[in-house]
Amino acid sequence: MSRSKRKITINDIARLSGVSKKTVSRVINDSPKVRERTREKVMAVIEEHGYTPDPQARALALRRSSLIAMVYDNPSPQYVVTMLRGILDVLEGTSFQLVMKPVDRRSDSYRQDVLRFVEQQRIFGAIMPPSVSEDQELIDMVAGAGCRHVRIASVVLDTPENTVKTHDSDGAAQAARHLAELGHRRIAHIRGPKMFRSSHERLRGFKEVLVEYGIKLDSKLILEAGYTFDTGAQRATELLRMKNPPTAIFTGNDEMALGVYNAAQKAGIRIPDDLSVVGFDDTPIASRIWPNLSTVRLPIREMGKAAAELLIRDRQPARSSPLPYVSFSPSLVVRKSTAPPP
Amino acid sequence: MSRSKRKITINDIARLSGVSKKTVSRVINDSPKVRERTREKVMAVIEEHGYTPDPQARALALRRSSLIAMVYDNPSPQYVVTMLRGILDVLEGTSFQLVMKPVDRRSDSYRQDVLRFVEQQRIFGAIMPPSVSEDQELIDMVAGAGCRHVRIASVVLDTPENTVKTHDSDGAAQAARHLAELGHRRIAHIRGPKMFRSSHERLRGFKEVLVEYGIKLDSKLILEAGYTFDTGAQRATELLRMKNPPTAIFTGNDEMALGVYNAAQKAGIRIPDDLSVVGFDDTPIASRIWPNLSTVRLPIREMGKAAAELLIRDRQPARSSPLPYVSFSPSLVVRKSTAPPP
DNA sequence: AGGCTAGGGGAAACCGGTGTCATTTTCAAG
DNA sequence: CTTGAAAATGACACCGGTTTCCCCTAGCCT
Repeated sequence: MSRSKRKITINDIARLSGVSKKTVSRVINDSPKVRERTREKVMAVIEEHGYTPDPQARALALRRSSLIAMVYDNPSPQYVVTMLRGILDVLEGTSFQLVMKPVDRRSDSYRQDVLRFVEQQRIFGAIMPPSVSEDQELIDMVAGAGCRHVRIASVVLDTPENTVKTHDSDGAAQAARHLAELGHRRIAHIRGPKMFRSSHERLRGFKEVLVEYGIKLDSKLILEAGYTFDTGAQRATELLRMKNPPTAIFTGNDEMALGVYNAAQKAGIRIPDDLSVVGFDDTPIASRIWPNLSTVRLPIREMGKAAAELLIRDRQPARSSPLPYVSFSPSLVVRKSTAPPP
Repeated sequence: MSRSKRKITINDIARLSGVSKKTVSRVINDSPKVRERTREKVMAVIEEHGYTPDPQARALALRRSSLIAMVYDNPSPQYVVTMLRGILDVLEGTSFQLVMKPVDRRSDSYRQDVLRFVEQQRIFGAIMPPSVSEDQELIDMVAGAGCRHVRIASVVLDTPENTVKTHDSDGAAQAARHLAELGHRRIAHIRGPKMFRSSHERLRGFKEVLVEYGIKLDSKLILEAGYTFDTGAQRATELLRMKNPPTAIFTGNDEMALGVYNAAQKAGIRIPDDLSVVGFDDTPIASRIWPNLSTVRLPIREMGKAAAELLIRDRQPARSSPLPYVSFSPSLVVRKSTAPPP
């Protein structure tokens, strides 16, 4: 193979196949108005020389780059990397590339910052996992800049389009149902911060199951924490000190479940013998810690795939699958942290 | 602020400040051959309209994009995300963007794949953490394509340039010394796979300390595992079943240390009372698990920063700091998994 | 005062694609 | 064999920068 120093361009292809560069352009863009004979002739030359159009030049002409941005605000590293894999599963082989844009929603300039970024780089599309996906104002700004977007969200947001939904309430319901089936009746829930939609959804699913099993809701058993280890441990300590403590705790994420482990350890309470625990997320720690944590797993990689396909669907030559999914269900992973109540 | 629909270009600036576009180009590129008076005039117009040059156009003209790639093969998500933060700390405010390129070194087409990617996208520079950084052939290919690179590595590699070094052996030495100081004399080491340079470095630091404390090397106490939870647990089980088991185990990473926890748990051996454990990496799990794991922490974010600065140093207007660092030392984090031998 | 040198500045081409619109080809109908 | 309209193709400008090369001007020397 002759790897000459200069990259081969559309002009070379045009010259070599005896057509104008515009026709070559039509061929590589699958324009319908090219005669079959011509197309084949041009394609042959393209194949022969392994030509691929220059993304930069194309970006300039189209006033739109082939960059896809992942805009996120501090989800767990596991989440970020897994979703990234899913996205790249789809982008692989296309000319799209993934650029990372971590943001801090607490900063008040963050929307401006994202907007500048998107305009400056002429980003093709943005993928936004929670909690960025919940910022409707940002979404509007980004869309206004002519940048596509797909949101990952646990609920239907203000505008239902461009969203990959995760049925968080269902996941929570599976967790709660598992505990109820084991015979637990005093089940506590340590929920995440009210500012995250996911925490509402998970709480909702939890409550539904209580109703389903005719368990009376005890508001003292539903505490709010910050989705962190420390706050989780704190709330757990409070729960375990109650005169009539719960026999099971379902937490809004794994991080807080580990806090529960910690509190239980300190209080000399054994898991699962004295206390059952279920988390949410299936982080790697869940299967490393002892006893292995039962938890709810989200198909994050699949969600990333779906998001990417949604984003590029009408740009790239239609892929085989007809993009059937927009909604994903979590699954309960039962491990060793749950048992019948003592 | 007047956000007109059309973006302002170099032509607008040239017209408005009464000079040619080439002169504007000179100004934005800090060319020395512009009279001070002219520069100020042009800068004023640029400021007034908040003009920034279009990255795509510039990329086309320069035949070099402003994309920095992170090429990695499956380090821990924590590692990836933390390094990414460090890199973006530096890239923030520049026109550089970070694109992700996960690879699989076991695939035999992976070098070709990376090369195509780098050529196609005209990547400005690549940052390669271990173990990709250890693939000299890939490095050569990438460099040959006119793409800069910086490697993150635990040792001096074949070519010492463009490398951010981490003193892994020193970290291991700190860990071993801590155990020796506590009085341990039968100290085992579960090392990582021989194919990773880091595992050699860590072993080396470990051995140095044994010599330092006059502890005779017992080859049965040095086992190789796969840097994974399962293999770590396996080796630990073997160690604990010895007729004269070690009183302390230093593992090549945290993941394997968790395996040790698991094995100890199953064998009814208490940490740290019966067995001390030290890991390497300071993953989030280390401070979540019970008892908290003593481990060695790498300044990953700082390393990411250094790598990025190294990469773009002579392109961007010199930043304040004179890039003093190329080598980083880990630090031992003492937690609850270590105690004097029983 | 005239001539020389060097640096500031500009016109035009170029990077590698796409859009517009005119022109040529093709082919069915007359 | 025309004719005409639709289909296919091409010429050329343009996207927004940089590079090449040449000209102009100012300052210095003789």
